[in-house]
Amino acid sequence: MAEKLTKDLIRGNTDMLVLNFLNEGDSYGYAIAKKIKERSNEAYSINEATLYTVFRRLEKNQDIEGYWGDETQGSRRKYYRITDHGKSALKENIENWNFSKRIIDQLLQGEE
Amino acid sequence: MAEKLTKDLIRGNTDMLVLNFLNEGDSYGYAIAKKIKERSNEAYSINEATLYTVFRRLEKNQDIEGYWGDETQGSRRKYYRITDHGKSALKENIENWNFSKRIIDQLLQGEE
DNA sequence: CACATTACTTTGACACACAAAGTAGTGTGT
DNA sequence: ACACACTACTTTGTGTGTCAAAGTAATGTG
Repeated sequence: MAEKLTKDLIRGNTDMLVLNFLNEGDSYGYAIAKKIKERSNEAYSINEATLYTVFRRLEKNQDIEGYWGDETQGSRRKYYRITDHGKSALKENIENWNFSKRIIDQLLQGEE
Repeated sequence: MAEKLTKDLIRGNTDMLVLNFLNEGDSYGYAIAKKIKERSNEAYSINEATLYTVFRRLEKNQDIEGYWGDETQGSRRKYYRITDHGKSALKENIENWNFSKRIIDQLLQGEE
């Protein structure tokens, strides 16, 4: 039985992951989805609907800004860039993630 | 700004945490809730409704078995014991958790 | 010209965590 | 005697995030 990254375990981390990718440079949905799959060694594929939900959530929260690319060929792409607000949100998300990991591991350990 | 263990980050881990406590010995709802709070240094308090939802889910899945304690005083307590099925579920949960941590951290890193 | 691939979007379902409120017994203070 | 705090379990209803499925549309390939 192989280990799994279930949807309940990924929950609450998708925003952080997307922000983290955009922090490396502007990108668009399809590319991010592919990168996530690659960089996780196929362990996790973000669902398209989830990804676009994340974009909408982050955009609403002014963590990212979207703009249409001027593709001369291929399908049109909607790029996103991370804002300063998004950068500090990313930082906070990572801190929360590290904190949560520690607490959960502590609860599993037994010792305080 | 203090770090937080949000409900979305705890999601999917509650079953594992409860199983882990029951693996240390039979216990009941209220006591587990208190222990979780203590052992996390007040960082996380499981909501009562959540806890009883977890019990029902685990019981349905035959990971735990409930029985009424014979309190001669105080409120009646419903104890739970972990089953063999529950023990292997716990093991699996912990493996998934460790795996997920690794994948998410890998996604945050950049390097594969 | 059918099919794969890139690329974005909408709709609806589902599971989990939780807030709020309720029931009920015991212990403590005044 | 009565209010209040605490232990202890339960039910109901709500919100959010993820996802499956399906759709639109353009380009590239055998």
